[in-house]
Parts: sequence; C-alpha cells; structure tokens
Amino acid sequence: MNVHSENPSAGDPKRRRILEAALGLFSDEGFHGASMASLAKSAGIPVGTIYRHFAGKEELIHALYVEIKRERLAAMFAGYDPALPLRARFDRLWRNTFAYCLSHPREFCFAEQYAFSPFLRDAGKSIQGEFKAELTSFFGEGYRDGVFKSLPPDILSSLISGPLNALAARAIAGATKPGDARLQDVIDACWDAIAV
Amino acid sequence: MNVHSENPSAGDPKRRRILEAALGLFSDEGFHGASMASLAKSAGIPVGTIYRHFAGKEELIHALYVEIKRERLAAMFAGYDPALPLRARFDRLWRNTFAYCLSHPREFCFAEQYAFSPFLRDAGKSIQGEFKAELTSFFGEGYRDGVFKSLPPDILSSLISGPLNALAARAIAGATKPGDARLQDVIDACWDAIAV
Amino acid sequence: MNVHSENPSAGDPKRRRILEAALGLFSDEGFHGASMASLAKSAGIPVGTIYRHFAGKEELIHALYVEIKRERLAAMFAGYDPALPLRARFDRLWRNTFAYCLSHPREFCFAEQYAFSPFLRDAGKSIQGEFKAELTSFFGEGYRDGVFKSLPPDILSSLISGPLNALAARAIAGATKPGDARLQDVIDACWDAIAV
Amino acid sequence: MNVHSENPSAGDPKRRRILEAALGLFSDEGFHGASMASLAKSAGIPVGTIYRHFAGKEELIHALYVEIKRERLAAMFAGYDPALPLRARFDRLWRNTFAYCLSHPREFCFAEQYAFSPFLRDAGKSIQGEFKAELTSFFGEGYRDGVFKSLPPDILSSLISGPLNALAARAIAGATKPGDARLQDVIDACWDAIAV
DNA sequence: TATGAATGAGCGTTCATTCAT
DNA sequence: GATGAATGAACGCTCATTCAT
Repeated sequence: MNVHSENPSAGDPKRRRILEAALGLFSDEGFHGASMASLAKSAGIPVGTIYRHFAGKEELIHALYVEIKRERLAAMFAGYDPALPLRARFDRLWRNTFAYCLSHPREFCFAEQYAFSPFLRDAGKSIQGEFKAELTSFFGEGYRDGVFKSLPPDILSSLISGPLNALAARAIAGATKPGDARLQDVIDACWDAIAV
Repeated sequence: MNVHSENPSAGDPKRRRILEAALGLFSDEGFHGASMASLAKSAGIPVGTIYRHFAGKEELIHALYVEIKRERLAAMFAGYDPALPLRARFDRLWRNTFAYCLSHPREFCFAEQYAFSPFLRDAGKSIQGEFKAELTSFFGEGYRDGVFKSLPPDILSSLISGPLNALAARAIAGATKPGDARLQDVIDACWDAIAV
Repeated sequence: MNVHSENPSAGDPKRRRILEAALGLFSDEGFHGASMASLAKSAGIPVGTIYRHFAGKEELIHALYVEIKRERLAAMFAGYDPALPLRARFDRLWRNTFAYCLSHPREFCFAEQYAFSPFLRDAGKSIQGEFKAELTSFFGEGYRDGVFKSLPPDILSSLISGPLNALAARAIAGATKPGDARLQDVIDACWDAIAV
Repeated sequence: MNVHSENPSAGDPKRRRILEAALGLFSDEGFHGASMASLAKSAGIPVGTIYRHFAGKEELIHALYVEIKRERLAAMFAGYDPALPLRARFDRLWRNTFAYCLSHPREFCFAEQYAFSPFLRDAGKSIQGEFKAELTSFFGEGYRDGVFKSLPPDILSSLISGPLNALAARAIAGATKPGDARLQDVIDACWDAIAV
C-alpha cells in the first residue's frame, strides 16, 4: 500500500485533495472561472504543489475526467449480474447510471462541460477498460436474440445515454427529480427506443 | 434601430457581423479562447464599437445564443403543416432539426458549449415564441389521441432531443453521418420511445 | 512629423520612456534581474502598455540593442571627414567610439551583456546601414595604399575593437580613465596592430 | 575534503560532477536558463546535495568561474620556459591561451557571460596565484629591455586579451578558425601593438 | 549525512473594458 | 456617434531554497 495501490489516485492524498477541489470549482465556475490559485486555496495546498502532481491545468482537467469516467463506469456496473435477463440488466445499468448522475451532480456537470469544451477536442475517448467486454456482450446478446433493433451499437448508445443525460441535467438543474414510478416509465421508454 | 424590423438583429449589419464573427470564433476556440480584440478583428470592426451593440462579452454570448435558438426553432418548423398526421409531423420536426444541426455545425457547437457552461447558469430558457403554441398543440394531440405515453412533455422532449443532439454531435465530430435509410430507423426509434 | 520621423523611436515618447527605463534597469540588473513590472514602474507606465509597443521582453531587448548599435555607429562617425588622411580618420573613429562608450556606460554595459547572452544567439548582426560603405572604403584605402596588414577586415576590426572595448570596460568599472596623453598612446598601439 | 590535494575541487567527485553539469548548462542556456533542478538532473545528483557543496546558485557560478580562470591560466603557461626569449614566450602564451579557448568553447562562453553579467559585479578579480610572479616578471623584462611600450601592464594586457577574446569568440561562433599562417600574423599584430 | 517533495513569491503575458479624442 | 490606445488585475506557471525524513 505504501508503494502502489490499485487505484492510482487513491495512493496520494494530496492528489485526491487537488482533484476534489478541482471538481468543486470547475463544476461551479467552469474551467476558466477557476484559477489555479483559487484551486490551490480551496485544496489548502500551495500553488506550486499542484504542479508536482499535474503537468499543468489542462492535464489536471484531463486527469479529473478520466477519474470520473472510471468512477461512473464502475457505478454503472454495480451489482451487474450477467446471468440476469437482458431487460433486467438494462434496467440495472440505466438506474445505476442515473442514480450516479443525481448523486454526483458535480461529476456530472464537470463531465458535460468537458465533453463540449472546444479546447479539449481530443481526450482518449473510450476508457471503458474492464467493462468494455461486458458491454459488448450485452449488446451482442440483444442483437443475437433479435431483441435490439438492427442499429449500430453507438446509435443504440445514443438512444440510451441521450435521454439519460438530458434528464439528469434537468433533474440537477432544479426540475423535480422523477419519482420511482415515473423513472420506470422513462426506462421503459428508452427500452422501447432500442427494442424491436 | 430607427426602423422596426421583425428580426431585431436584421436591422443592423454591424451587429450581424459581430455575431457572425463571434459564432466562428467561439465555436472554434470556446468563449474564453476568443478575445474581444480578436473578435473585433475578425468582424472587421473596432473593439469599442462592439460595446455600442452589446453591454459586454457575456451579453454578446447570450444574444448569440438567443439568435441561434430562434433560428434553430424556425428551421425546425420549416414546412410544418398542422394538417398532416401526427407521425408525419414528428418526422418533419425531427428531420428538420437534425438537418439544421448538421448544416450549421458552428451553431450546434456553440449551443452545446453554452448549454453546459456553468458561468452562464441563467439564460432565459424558453424563447419558443411563436412556435410555443404549435408545440403545445403537437404534444396535446398526441396525449389526447392516446398516441404518446403519459409522460410530461419535457420528458418526451428529452427522449427526442437527447438522441438527436447526441447523434448530431457524433456526426459533426467526424463519425460518418447516417444515410437516409439509417436516419429513418433512428427517427422510428425516437418515435418508439415516446409512443404508446 | 505627426506620422513618420526619420528615427522610428523618436516619434513615440512612450516608447522612448520604456527604452530609457529598460536601459537603466537592464544595465544595472541584467536582463533577468529586471522584471517587466519593475520596468513599467521605472518608466512610469502600466505594464500592459509596454506590450502595445513591444511584442514581449525579448523583442524589447532586441529593439534596445538595435537602437544603441545605431547610436553608437552614428557617434563613431561624428565629424568623420573622408578627405582626411587615413591615420587622422582612424584616430577620429577610435576616439569617437571610445568617448561614446565612456559617456554612455549604460549603453556600453547593455551592449556587452547582449553580445554574450546565450539566449539571444542570433540578432541581425550587421546593422551598419549608411556607414557600411564608409567603413568598407576606409579599409579598402588602407589595403590599397599598403598601410594595413594583409589580414581580413574582420580580423583588423577585432584588433581595434577588442582593446577598445576592454579598455572601456575597465574605465567604466572604475579603473581611472586614461588621460589624454595616455589615450593617444593606446590609439597608436592599436594602429601599430593593424598597420604594416 | 579530508585529504589535501593541490586542486581543492579534485578531492570531491560530486563537486566535479556538479561543476561539469553547470558548465554545460550555463554555457548553453545562460545562468537563468538553467534551473538548479535541471542542473541536479544533468549531474545525476539530488538537488539538496548541491547545497551541501555550494551555498547557492550564485556561489556555484562564482566557484565555476574561479575554476575555469585557474584552468585557463594553467593552460596559458603550459610549457612556458622563462629562459626563452621574450618574443618566443609571448607567442607561447598567446597560442596557449587561444588554443585553450578554442578547445574549451563551453568554458570560454561561460567566462564571457560571467564577465559581463551585471548581477555578479564583484568577483575577486585576480586569482592569478602562482603565475602572477611569472607574469610580472614577463612584463618587467619587456619594460626593462625597452621592448614594450611605456604603458601600464593592464593596458598592455587589454591590447593582447582584447583581440584574442574577440577572435576566439568569432571562431567559436562559427566563423572559420584561422589557419596556422594566419594565426601567426595575428600574434604578430598583437605584438606590434605592445612592442615599441 | 543525504535527500527530494514542498513551497510561494514572483515571473511574463493577456484581455475585458474604458474614455479621451 | 465612433474609435482604438490605454489600463492593471488576474492569469498559468517556475524555481531557488528549505527541512522533515
């Protein structure tokens, strides 16, 4: 533990503090609204120290994004059981993701900003890592069993994540979050979009 | 300003030049990447003059957003015929909007940036204006005829605009734009999401 | 006069103030010891204003060098009469230059610094301009009349400017400046170096 | 440090490594362009360790200068034979020094930088040490035998070192180095400068 | 003794906005 | 009204030095 831990950022509490402060500031003020100085202050750390952990502001932003993406993906697959029926798994994935967004509004806001930031138009897209196979198999099953429409997986993804993100954004922005009954209706609607 | 025109910005060519230049610069470099000076230069207009048309950078951004929102809405309803069947109208609205996004990538990028910019977290949301009634009537019909799911209109909207924006973003970012057959499939999928 | 003057820097008093302040600070503290902020303060001008006249610190340094080089060259040729005997002209050039150095210690120090600064290893070398021809003709005469040694002009130059600069540096650094009699001896010595 | 060696820096290999790295970095990037950290890295030594050998950056620079000055002086007197005629000894000294400069361009560049750096305007000048007597005797002979002009030794020195340094700088900067015949001409010219 | 992560003052530069012309 | 030079606070980042280990 004193040398390596499985999560690269868990091993360094300073790094965590910086990322935590960055998350709060960036989601509140945007990348440009939060200065390195304010970030340092918020993290209770001198400016120079940030640069021992990140090459610069941009790298810090990327690192935070990677972190969040990873976390979100992990949350998405919490309690995921490949043995369950496809529909049950779909519900699980959708609910998990939506719950993550609502319970992590700062992460959500940051990630949306990041996705549409024109000065960051690159970013290693797919860091799906260990879950990539799971996802592939999920879609594969759906196609094979004739449950999913014959559309490419990235279009199916858009049909799911599009509404999910839009609704999460609304809920976070202040619109009342959907109750349990309503939520299931929305999930059903998304299923209808991708199902034959 | 001494004449009344229906479109408040059409009356002033300078204002147009500024907004046009702002659109290009903002979509390329982001709000912060484009300085007022560069904007002035790109518009071929002195810096000071911009401030005679807009109170400041932020107002300029808001004004540009309003402009684009209006334009997008107008494009959405191009050729819209209330007499057509609901499904035909749905297709029309979807296709119109998607076509607008693809043919106006700068406007699309700018609007996405704007939507997720935390330092602009206010912005008079609904400027649907003349089309508001049309939209209300569209959804009203769907509910009344038992064609649409019993979900609030803003959720139905999310079920439509979510995928549409996600797909437009992909198409603009470089993924091959969907062909005509594929496009209809996607529209059908969106319809499935909102239809009973 | 309100648009152009023959000396590009004379036309702009702000530019002059900046260059003047830069000369003082750079010669005292070196290029790195003098910050743009201190320079601005010393010039009685806000920092930002400096950047309206010079692209950056480096350009300012180059501009100052060019200025000084020009001035030094002009001083060198003050009262130069091509009709005088070669030896008389040699004396004139030497004395003029030496006098300029002693009466402009800041310019001298700055120029020496500049010449040996490793981060400025380029600089348009020969900005001799109008005097180039005069100099060429001076050396040409010396060669033609068999007065000068058969060494390339840049070596002859080194034989003259080397001691001149070394002595100027000494004099400025505090060693007592040579009296008139002594000065003539030194000039004679330099002449002996280049003369057959 | 626990043993006495004639050269104080030879006793400590770490110190040597630091000075060697400093020489390379300083001559390439200047005093300010090379950070203590880069210096440590280049020397393969931890930063903190440098401060165990030198009080700070400035002292390190001074120490390096002293080292080089000593080395140059030693090189100057290599094979010097007091029994040889004055002129032969002059040639030897001149050639030795010039050869040292050309074969040690980093040392030469560093020393030139140092000499004109205004933030180092102190530096114990004359560390001629063991060779001081030799030099004094050299000049003394020249005066006594009526071979040298009646000018103070520091002026004679300037008449020699001025051209020598100027030519070395040229040669190192890229101008073709003088061939053997040419070199003797230059030495003769310097001799003419100081000789009656 | 030896280390190298931590520090924070200070750097060069930018740019939204103002206001004298 | 129209202009664009002037402004100075604020930015991201560096680095000589220290000191806990």
